Amino acid sequence: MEDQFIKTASLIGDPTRASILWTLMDGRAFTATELAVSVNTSPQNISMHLGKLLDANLLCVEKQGRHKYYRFSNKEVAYALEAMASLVPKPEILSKNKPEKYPPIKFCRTCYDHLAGKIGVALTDSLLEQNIIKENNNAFEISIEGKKWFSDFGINLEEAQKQKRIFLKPCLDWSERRNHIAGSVGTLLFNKMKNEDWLRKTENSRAIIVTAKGEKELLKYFKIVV
Amino acid sequence: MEDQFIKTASLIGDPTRASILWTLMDGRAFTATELAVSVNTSPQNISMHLGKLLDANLLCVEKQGRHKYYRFSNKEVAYALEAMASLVPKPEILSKNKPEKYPPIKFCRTCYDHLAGKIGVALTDSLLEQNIIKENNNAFEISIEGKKWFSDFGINLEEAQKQKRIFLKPCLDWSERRNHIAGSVGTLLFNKMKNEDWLRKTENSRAIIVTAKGEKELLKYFKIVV
DNA sequence: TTCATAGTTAAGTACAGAATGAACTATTGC
DNA sequence: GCAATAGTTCATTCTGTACTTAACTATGAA
Repeated sequence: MEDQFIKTASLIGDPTRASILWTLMDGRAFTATELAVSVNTSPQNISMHLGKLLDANLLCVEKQGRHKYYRFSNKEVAYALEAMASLVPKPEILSKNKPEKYPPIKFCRTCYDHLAGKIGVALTDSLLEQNIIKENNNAFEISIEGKKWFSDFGINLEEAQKQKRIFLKPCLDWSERRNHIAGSVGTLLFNKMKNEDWLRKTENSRAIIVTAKGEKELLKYFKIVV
Repeated sequence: MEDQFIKTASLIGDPTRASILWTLMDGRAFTATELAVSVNTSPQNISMHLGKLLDANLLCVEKQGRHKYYRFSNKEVAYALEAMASLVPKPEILSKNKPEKYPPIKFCRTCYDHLAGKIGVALTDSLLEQNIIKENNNAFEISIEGKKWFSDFGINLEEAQKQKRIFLKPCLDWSERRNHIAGSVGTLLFNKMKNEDWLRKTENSRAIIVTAKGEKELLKYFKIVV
């Protein structure tokens, strides 16, 4: 087991591969060329690295025409990378000239396609407190009041329920070590907030920006102080 | 953030350092020389690597006379490494000639000084089911029946309660993604089982072996089928 | 058919950074 | 005091493996 662990660690530990994995951390699938651009290296080199990541079963591929889409082969990969990201030394320790707060990714970020980080957990807490959702042996369900709330909020639950993907489930947050909402409900909430310009995605990062409008609305709807 | 992540990943990814971290994963503190032996390299080299791990705040040191004891600086490190270990390709995939089961570390292992893995979680479930312990917003407490049970089982809770360390708390298991018992109660349970020869520690690994006796007793006391 | 784009494979090179060797400080024990 | 052990520092060497150059296959569009 030890040498297997070491192999996996070195696999992830190469700068170029770590950068590939970082890029893939927002849950989307990328083509080899896109990754080459994102990571700033040659196609041959990317091909070599992707091959190694595939061999170790960290990534999987889907062929579409002449494109190949790479993504994580399972969620454990994303979890492990998040856990590693949480080890990044905090800016305070790193350099005393830049007394920054927590890195933004820890504060507010996406986990695949739903909100994670502090905001994700606070949102979930608020929904639980307002009895919009209920927890029941490690599963979430929407209450009767909750159904009304979602439709008032402008989210069509019936539509979501028809989808094949999981409707609603708890997802463990790495930095907060607390549950937050995943599944299509999680995605719908996130998309709604994005469309209403409460939140904005940043380029090439999983960090999310809370707009001035978002700050107000999050306080109003969820009593979240940003 | 990305380059910070990459730095951390490369830090962990070096074979020698990965081996150091692996050794430290059972939660004990090791001296530099012990680590040099365990990792099979020179004292100078270990010193260099330990220095880097200290700089990144993954490890911390305690000086005791002319010895220096190294250990993880926080539990996030252990969590991240466990999460990485869970990415190790399963033997079935790795080689078709050795159709082994899960690596033993995932099955039964220690997390710092208490039981983790499948057994750790099953044990906790059983204690909850038997109303020996109760869960209350992410905290465990011992019931009145539970107090009797522990004393029957041969564990002196009063003694443990006097200690400075945390008495009882849930600890999240990486492979199972479920809570299990930590704190001094967790340690006492583990030590008791070790002393009664239900379980045995393996050399240089965090894996735990369940003895034939252990198999019987775990079934009897906790209805755990090994 | 031909050109362009997407991606792979193979051989050779380059270099970051790990390991080594030698000389050092610090603490313990006799 | 001195010897032995624990650990560090720095200059030098060495080596694994990432990256490059070049030639290749596969798919799609004109």
